[in-house]
Amino acid sequence: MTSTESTRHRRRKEARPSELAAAALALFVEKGFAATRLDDVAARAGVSKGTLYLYFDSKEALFRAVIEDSVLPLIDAIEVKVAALKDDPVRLLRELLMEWWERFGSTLLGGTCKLMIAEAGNFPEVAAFFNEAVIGRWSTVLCGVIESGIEQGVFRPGSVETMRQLVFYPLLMQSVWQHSIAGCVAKRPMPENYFDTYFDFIFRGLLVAPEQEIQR
Amino acid sequence: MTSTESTRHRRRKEARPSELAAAALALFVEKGFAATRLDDVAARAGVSKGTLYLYFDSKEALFRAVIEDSVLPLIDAIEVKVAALKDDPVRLLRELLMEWWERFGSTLLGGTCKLMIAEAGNFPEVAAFFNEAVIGRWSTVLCGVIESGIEQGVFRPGSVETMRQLVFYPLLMQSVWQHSIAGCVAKRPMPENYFDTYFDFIFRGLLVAPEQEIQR
DNA sequence: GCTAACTAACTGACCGGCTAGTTAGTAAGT
DNA sequence: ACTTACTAACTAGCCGGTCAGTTAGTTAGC
Repeated sequence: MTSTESTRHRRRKEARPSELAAAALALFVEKGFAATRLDDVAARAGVSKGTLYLYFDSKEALFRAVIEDSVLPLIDAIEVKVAALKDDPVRLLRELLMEWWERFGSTLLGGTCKLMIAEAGNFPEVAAFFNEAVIGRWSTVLCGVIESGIEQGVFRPGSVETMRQLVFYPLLMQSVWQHSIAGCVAKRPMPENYFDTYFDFIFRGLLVAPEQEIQR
Repeated sequence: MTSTESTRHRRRKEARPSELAAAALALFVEKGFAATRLDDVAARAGVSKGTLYLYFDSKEALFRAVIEDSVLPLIDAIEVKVAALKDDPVRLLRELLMEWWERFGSTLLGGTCKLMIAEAGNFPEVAAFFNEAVIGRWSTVLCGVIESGIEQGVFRPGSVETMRQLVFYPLLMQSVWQHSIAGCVAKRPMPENYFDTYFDFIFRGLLVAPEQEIQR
């Protein structure tokens, strides 16, 4: 037995579920739910399809597990961060959005958004769960920051929900894009100063007095 | 033969392809490519699956046809409009975005974006075509308007491509959203004054002198 | 320490259902 | 009557899910 297949045939009950989930995440994101074969998932995790069924009841259960436990820890981490920086909405919003991008949007996890968008029609219950447990919590965080900015007189008053979308959707769309069509065409990378332009733009929309806040 | 099936068994060579394409569009948008059965497409168009194969060579050919000829006419129409309003970038951009929303984003056609996002990985050539023939042309139109605004000294200078994304992605994401997760949850409708907030926000990001332009 | 009896993680051949694609036949229109 | 749009029954093969059997690892007895 060579070293490269040292894990094959080995009994490793602890590691299997997460390895299978990781393999499934990658393939679901790449191909979508229906087009992903469980044989391929198992093969990518270095086991047989039978083993997969020792840990997951069905393809749909695997899907749920992938969505649930790949994403939830991230949301937990972000909610913690908010508590730390309460008084400075501008800086908090900026750091929150950058953190979302770095830890979620720009990684494989961003693909889960594309995946849910694509499969919501076929898995309404999973979509509802995702909507509540991920999107809802993240939206609440963002809205909270925006609202506190308004209350402090730093942001202009207005529909908080709409402002949340205007602030977040460019980033979300960027992530979704990277995980779909961007892979099929000669891609121009994100412009060097994308985030400068992005933050400049949204803070002009948000701030009461953009000129004095923005340049520092 | 009842009146409701009067078209059944009737020979209507002219009408079939577009009826089949319309049926396919609706089902593809709802279920995705892989999960849509051709029997269902044919049934929805009031014919049998065999008839479908008289007009389309394969499921993938049907997919291509749906994407291609449901979307291209719209882009044509929009490109014409731009020529008419050249001198007023603010009004032109506003009307362009509203028109995109009314004729595309808020209709079934908006679902094609979600569909392409979902299936790009499985149909790279179709995605490349869509990217060039639809996204590319539409982006060029938007970038042209923004650029002319900058040249006229009305919009602030900056990365045109990034500005295009910041302006358009909220609307695009809204459309994608409506065609996926929104259908699975108790949906709050779009806020009454969504577009007021939206235009206010993006023009603050774009304009050199927002205060004097915006209120009229 | 060595082996034998035991446990359970893992395998892969198999089955059944489902659906893309085919074709022999039917009937509408002329 | 002849053409051809259309139908419906069919086939082929793929894939989710199963299970009888295999083998890695563990414990007990000597």
